[in-house]
Amino acid sequence: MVTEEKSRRDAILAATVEEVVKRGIDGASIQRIAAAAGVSAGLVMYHFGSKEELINAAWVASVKHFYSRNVETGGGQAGLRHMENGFRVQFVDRDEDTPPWNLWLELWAKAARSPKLRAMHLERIAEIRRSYTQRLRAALESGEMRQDLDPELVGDLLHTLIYGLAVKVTLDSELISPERALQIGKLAVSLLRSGQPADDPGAAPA
Amino acid sequence: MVTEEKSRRDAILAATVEEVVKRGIDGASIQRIAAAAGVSAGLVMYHFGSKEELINAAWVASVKHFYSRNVETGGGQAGLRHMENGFRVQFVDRDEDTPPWNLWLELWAKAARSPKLRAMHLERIAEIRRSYTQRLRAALESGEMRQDLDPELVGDLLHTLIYGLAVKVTLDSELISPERALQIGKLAVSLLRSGQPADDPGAAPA
DNA sequence: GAGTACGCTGAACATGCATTCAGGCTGGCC
DNA sequence: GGCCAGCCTGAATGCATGTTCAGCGTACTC
Repeated sequence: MVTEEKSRRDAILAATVEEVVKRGIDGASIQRIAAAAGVSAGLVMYHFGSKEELINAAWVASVKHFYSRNVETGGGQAGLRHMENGFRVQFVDRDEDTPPWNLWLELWAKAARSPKLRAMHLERIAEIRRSYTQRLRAALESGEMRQDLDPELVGDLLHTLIYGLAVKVTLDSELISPERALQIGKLAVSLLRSGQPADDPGAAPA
Repeated sequence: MVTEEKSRRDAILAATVEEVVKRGIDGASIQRIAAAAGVSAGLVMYHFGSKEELINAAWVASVKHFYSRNVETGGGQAGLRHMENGFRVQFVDRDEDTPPWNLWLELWAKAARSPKLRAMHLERIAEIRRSYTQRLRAALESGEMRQDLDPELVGDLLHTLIYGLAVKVTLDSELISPERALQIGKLAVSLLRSGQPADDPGAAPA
């Protein structure tokens, strides 16, 4: 099930992601990954040296796709609408080749014990954080956002929400559907808006 | 390092948590857990039957302590102050025998692939959710909370935030300290308040 | 055409693992 | 005393895993 266009190296990376999604990092063996990629286990070691490096490389590969969506995609929207759209992109409009959230749960758990993974993760996060802050500062200056809010703190809040929703959508799916995740995200964004409070917040009967 | 007061069974559970925190679920071997608890590996199997059951049992044991804090502890506060206090209890006033957050990252990753763990988790979550909704409904009725908000949706938002902060505090600790986590939590709660907007929100220079 | 660097394989290796098992000890009960 | 049940051990078993390695083919260079 791996596209045969790319290099063997890329095929291995793709197979790694697939296998990790299916069985978890520790459950994904080199042998199975190799089999899924149609190569020998030796080749995997030849290219990546160790399983740890393989995982790191696979992380780098899948993270690019993910974060570029997270940061760049705004559907042409500006300001807070853009932030709302971020939630949509991440939770309801996920395209097929974006790895499912449980890959991230897996990576997070591992990163908590692997300094290298954690450092790579942190680097990305810092980048996203800047982008959030910047965008929210603009919303503040345009008057779209409440004037008494700190853009950086609000950015942390929104980004934290994405993390949390990732967990909830994966584990509490009976309670929190992707659509509900979006709804929660929109509620958070709406609370930031200045102006008439009865805009489009989460008003609904129990 | 395991208190010698309790039964061997409890000692094994405590050692399991310790070992999982240190090395992750897959890294924690029965043999090492047994050694840490001062018993034989055979006894672990005798009591729990399999490693999976051991993990499940350890989860149940540590979850009790955790969730009781989460749900009950309010420091005598009522309404939204209680919610704020929840963030404090979870992030800055964590007592020593509460397992660190990375245990949860571990459990979450595992639960995504273990129906049994996931079901146990979901049960707890549903309980917490009810408690949140109930408390927020009270805040709504007392007029403390904005009247246009849906308590259940707001509850989901706050609880999601706890999940997200758990990840951030564990992985992005250079960016998000426990104190900052509390600050984010307080910001979220403050946004729910009706009345004068310039109450105590996150206003600060960059 | 000899030499060589690279991509690649298949088999082998050592290790660590969860799990099993035959049996020992201990306390209570007839 | 004899019996039994429950707790517990140490050694053994079988298996899967990450990693190594000697060598094969191929393409490219002098």
